[in-house]
Amino acid sequence: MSFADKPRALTDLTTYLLSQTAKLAKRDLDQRLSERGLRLRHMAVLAAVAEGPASQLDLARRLDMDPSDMTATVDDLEGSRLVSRTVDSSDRRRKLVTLTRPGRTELRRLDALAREVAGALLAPVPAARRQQLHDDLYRVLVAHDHRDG
Amino acid sequence: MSFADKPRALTDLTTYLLSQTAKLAKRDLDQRLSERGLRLRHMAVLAAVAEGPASQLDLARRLDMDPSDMTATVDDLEGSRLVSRTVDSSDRRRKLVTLTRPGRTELRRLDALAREVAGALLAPVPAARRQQLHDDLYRVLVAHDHRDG
DNA sequence: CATATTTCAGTATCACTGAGATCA
DNA sequence: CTGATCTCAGTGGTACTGAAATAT
Repeated sequence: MSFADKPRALTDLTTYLLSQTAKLAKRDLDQRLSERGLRLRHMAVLAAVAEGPASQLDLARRLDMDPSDMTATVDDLEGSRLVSRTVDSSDRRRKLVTLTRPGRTELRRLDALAREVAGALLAPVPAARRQQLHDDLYRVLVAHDHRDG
Repeated sequence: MSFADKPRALTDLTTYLLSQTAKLAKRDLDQRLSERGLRLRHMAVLAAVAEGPASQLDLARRLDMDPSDMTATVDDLEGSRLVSRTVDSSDRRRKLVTLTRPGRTELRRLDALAREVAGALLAPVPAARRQQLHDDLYRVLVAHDHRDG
């Protein structure tokens, strides 16, 4: 079977193409990340704290994750010593999540993996348009953010 | 918070932008489809059988769904009389799924909904580039299909 | 008092596995 | 006997809700 067999009513919808492409990307990347015992959300949190310590709620907002799911994610990362969790002394409700040195090393590995997967997936798109694709998606996300959150 | 707060390590990855955009699209569309008591996979199946009757396995292949999940999906659609399920007389293992007249009407409604959602989501992308975005995603999916299935 | 943050318990959806039943 | 198709039961991951505990 080829993708051309797919119903026009679906392939005419850019949103359907988006969800299918994302599904493939997620499948490919999850496959590779599982070699390292991690999932996409672990990588997302590592990438976020790489820019500086942050509270769990702040991380959840920035990554569009549910705060209640952040707990277990940070638990995992803390368990493998990739981040540390400390009480914020200026507001003791908050737990500051900080990237450890091994965490930074691991993030570099994951980033290389992710770039590999992205490169393979987007290879069919002419190089000149790959940047446009990137910019257009970024534009959509920024606009959506300004609308509701 | 704005999208610009997101970690560069993630926003630099087109695959991350893809998954985030798809997440938004799915959230928006699911919201609208739930008004009609349906989900994305129901719409996908309706769209597929709009091109002619097909066996469940064939539908699963074309829609990149698991065959074991197709059963319940077709159950739902058959329950609301949007499709009918008949045994293929030339191969009695197969169940041919056929779009009913009410099913075709419903699909037209869903398609209008989906176009509305897609239009709103992609509004920030200049019109000239929207078609390119569409084509590029299509290209990625076709290529991926040729690779493994 | 109200609000913010973390945590936990529970629900729903989804993607997938494995096995059984039926038929070619 | 084999292989294909449909079905069902169960698993694990994800997304979300609601509420408790603690602190501002």
